[in-house]
Parts: sequence; structure tokens; C-alpha cells
Amino acid sequence: MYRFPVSLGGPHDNPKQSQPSDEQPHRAVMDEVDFFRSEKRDDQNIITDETNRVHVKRENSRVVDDDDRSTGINTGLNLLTAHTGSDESMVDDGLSVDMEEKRSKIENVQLREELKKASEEIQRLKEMLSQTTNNFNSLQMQLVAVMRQQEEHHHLATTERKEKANKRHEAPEMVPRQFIELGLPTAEVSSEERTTVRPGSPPSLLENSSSRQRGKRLLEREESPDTESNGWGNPNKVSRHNVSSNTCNGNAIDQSAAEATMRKARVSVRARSEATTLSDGCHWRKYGQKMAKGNPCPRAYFRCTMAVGCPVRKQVQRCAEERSILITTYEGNHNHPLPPAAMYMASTTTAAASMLLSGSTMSSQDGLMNPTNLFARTMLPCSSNMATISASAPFPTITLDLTESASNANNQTSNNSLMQFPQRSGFAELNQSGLPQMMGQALYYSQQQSKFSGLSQSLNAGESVSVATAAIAANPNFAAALAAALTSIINGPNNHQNGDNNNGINNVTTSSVERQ
DNA sequence: CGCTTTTGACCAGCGC
DNA sequence: GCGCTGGTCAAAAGCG
Repeated sequence: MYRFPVSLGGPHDNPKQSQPSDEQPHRAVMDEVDFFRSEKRDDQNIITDETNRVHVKRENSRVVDDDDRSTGINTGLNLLTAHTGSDESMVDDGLSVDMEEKRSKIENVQLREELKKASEEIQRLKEMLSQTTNNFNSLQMQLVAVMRQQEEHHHLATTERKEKANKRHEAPEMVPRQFIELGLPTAEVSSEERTTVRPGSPPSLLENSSSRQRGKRLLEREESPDTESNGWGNPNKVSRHNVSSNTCNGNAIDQSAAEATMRKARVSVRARSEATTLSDGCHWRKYGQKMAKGNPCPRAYFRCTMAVGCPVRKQVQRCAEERSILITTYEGNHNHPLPPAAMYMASTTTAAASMLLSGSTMSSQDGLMNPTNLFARTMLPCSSNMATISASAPFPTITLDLTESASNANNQTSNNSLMQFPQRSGFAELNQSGLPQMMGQALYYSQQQSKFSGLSQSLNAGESVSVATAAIAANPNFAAALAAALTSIINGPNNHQNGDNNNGINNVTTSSVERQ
């Protein structure tokens, strides 16, 4: 790196132009040029006249240049500020501005170097974060798998007990009810819908259209508990029915109670939003509004209208303490495909409901540890400080508090990319990258893969990939970590479905694109 | 015209 | 049994 042979320190520093006083204006111009030529000059130009003379002599030498490079920048500054003699004061007026510029340039150089170091440090931290994230995710998945195994063991045990009880008491009328599963439609659900709900719904509609009588509606509600069992319906009534039909067996009672609990499971989402409702991607129709006690804000009741007979409903109410907080409570299971945007919330509620399921079924037997909390931390890692499970509520409700978590989550995002919650305005914005939802989604597939199969499943997985893609696009800083995590997540279900690990992502991505 | 929202009424559960 | 509260329904109104 050659130094421009002009030094700014004093009037005699130019070897080719020996006129000291006349050259000052030119020198000033040269100074500017000099600055733009090289930054290394700064520390060398800011020296006294004598040193500048020496510099001029040595400027032809590269070695000297290297030596100069080793001289501290501060030294030049100090010299310049210290040696403001009377002679130099004559040129001070012309040089002071230059010196200020030099100083700022030097500071810029320093800042750039610091920035460079900081960026390198950040890069290193990112790599560490990515690695830690991957390790954490793999551990998460392993833990979920272990929990699932335990759950299956418990389910098998209870099923055997139930069958024995049925044989003993000869209660053939007791039909096992399907657990409520918030979120995505599944092959099993759809088949059940075809066999139970679908045949039931049209007559209901016909009857409703022919004669809208209260008694008849009530009769329908009584006669088709399965129709309502997927949604809110009248859960208490259903549970009572179950209990009354199972009074002969305590274990069966527990089982039915657990199932009823599942049907009543709710997922409440607290998010800051000025909108009236959360835009969760689904189409909702408001069917009622009530003034709840203790809250001046009315509670609105919505029903999913994306498909006829979809039992999913939600309640929307503003927090009494803080009006900016919107409390949305979901319950039910969609019986139709969901748009990618709706997958966010659906997968969240699915994961939360699965959490409740695990907690309700396992905690009743395994009292030592609290799998609910464990699952809350495992399945909804973002919610370690946000997800709370209310046992005192009439319905088991898991609350995902996304209001206070915004800052916390942002602080915690550095711990796990899957915890990342780029929450700008809560769930109200659809383009939010709901990575916890993605996590829930992935876990949903992880949990359902043993039960369900088929094209629809892979399509849903594809949608999750599109969601993941959007999330990655929205968060380029963690793209690498997210990609790794998503690869590990999505490869799981597709390993079974497609039998091709490598093509798993591509396949689902393609299907996702086709759907879109 | 079809869909959505509003709103009053009805019903069930629960506590006293 | 009565009243309160939550949840739901459906006619009417509003809207695009």
C-alpha cells in the first residue's frame, strides 16, 4: 500500500513544493484527495512538521511505511494537539477543519475495526448457536419420542383394562369416543367424519331448515353427541353421558373422563392486537356475543366457516385489565384442509392440545413428574415462560401468553432458533413467523405419523415447509439454524411416508407449491 | 342475493 | 327452586 506523497502536518512537508505558505489552499485540496486515497495515511499525516519532514524522506520506502503503520494512531493525534505552536497556529485556521476531519476519519477506522471484530464475534456466536440449536432440537425430538412411547404404553394398558371391564360388565353400548384433536384434519378424523358426523349433519340441517324448533334442536344435540364431541357442543352433557354409562367401572370412568377432558380442552392465546380478532388464516362467522361478568368488553363467539360442519369454534375477548390484549380461545378440530396461514394457529393449538392430552392422561397415573409442564417446555419451547395450563378452569385450558413474551422471547431467541418469535404485533399479523407454531406443527406430524398416512398428510407437511420457508425468509439471521432444525423435523414424518430421507423436503415443498 | 353481523331470547349448568 | 352466567340459536339488519 503506497502512501500518497503528501503530508498534512505542516507547511514544509511537501518535498516537491517548497513554498510553504502559498501552497496551503492546494494542500487542503490535496488533503481531501489524500483522505480518499487511503485511510492509513491518517495516523501518519497528523504529526508535527519535523516528523513530517522525516516522513517525506522515508515515504519512498515501503519498509518505512510499514513502520509507520505500526505507529499508534493516538500518537499522531496527541502530537498534533500538543504541538500547536505559534508557527503552526498561523496555519491552524486552515488545518483545524482538516484535523477534525482526520480525527473523525480515524475514529471511523477504529470503529470499523471494532465492527469487524464484533461481526466476527457474532459470526462465531451464530455458529455456536446453530450447533446448540441443533443439539437442543435433536434432544427435543428424542424426548418427545420417549414421551410418546410412554403415552402409548399407558394407552395400551388402559385400553386392555377397558376391554376387560367391558367383557366383565357387558356394556356393548359404550363406544370409545375419539379424542379431540385441535388443528389439522386427518385421515382418521375425516373417515370418522364421513361415518358419523357427515351422515348426522345433513339431517340436522334438513331438520333445522324444515322446522326450527327448540325441542328438536335440543333433541339433535342429545342424539348426536358425537357431532358435538369434536367441538365445544355441550361437553358437560357428553361427559355426563359418558360417566353415566360407565358408572360400573372406575377405570372406564377415568378413561371417559380423560376423553371428555380432551374434548373440552381449550387453547387460549393472549396476544396484543388492536384488531377485533386475530387473523389466524381461518374464516370465522360470528354467531354470538355476550357480556361476560367482570369484563366490560363483550365476548364474541366465532365458528369456523371454511367447511360445512367444521366444529372448531373460538371465543374472542379483550382483557379487562389491558384492553390491548386480545384473548382468543380455540377449541375443536378442523375437518377440512387449512391454508398455510391457518396452519400457524392450528398447529399451535394442536401442540397445546397434545400437551393437554399428555398431561391429562399421564398425570392421572404418573404423579411423580409433571409431564404437562414437561411437555409444555418440550413441545412449546417458546412457551416455557408463556404457556400456562389452568387446572382450575372448568375446562382444561392452556394459555399461550404472547403479550409479555415479546421481549422475553426476543431475549430467548438466542437460545434456540425454534424459540424464535418474531412477534411484531402478536398473532394479529399473519406474516408473523410463528416458529413455535412450526414447532407444534412439526410435533403434530411427529405425533400423528404413526396414526395417519396418505397424501393429505404430506400435503400438510408441505404446507409446514412453506411456512418454514417464510419464517426463514423473515429471519435470515437464523436461516442456517432454522434450515437445519426444519430438515431434522420434516425428515421425520417423511421418512415414513416417502421412504426417502433425501427427498423429503423436496417432495413436500413441491406439493406445497402445487397447493399454493 | 348471499353472506356476515347484531341482538334478543332460550337453554343448561351451577351455586346458594 | 331460583337466580346468575355462559353458550347457542336464529331472525333481523347490514354489507358488498
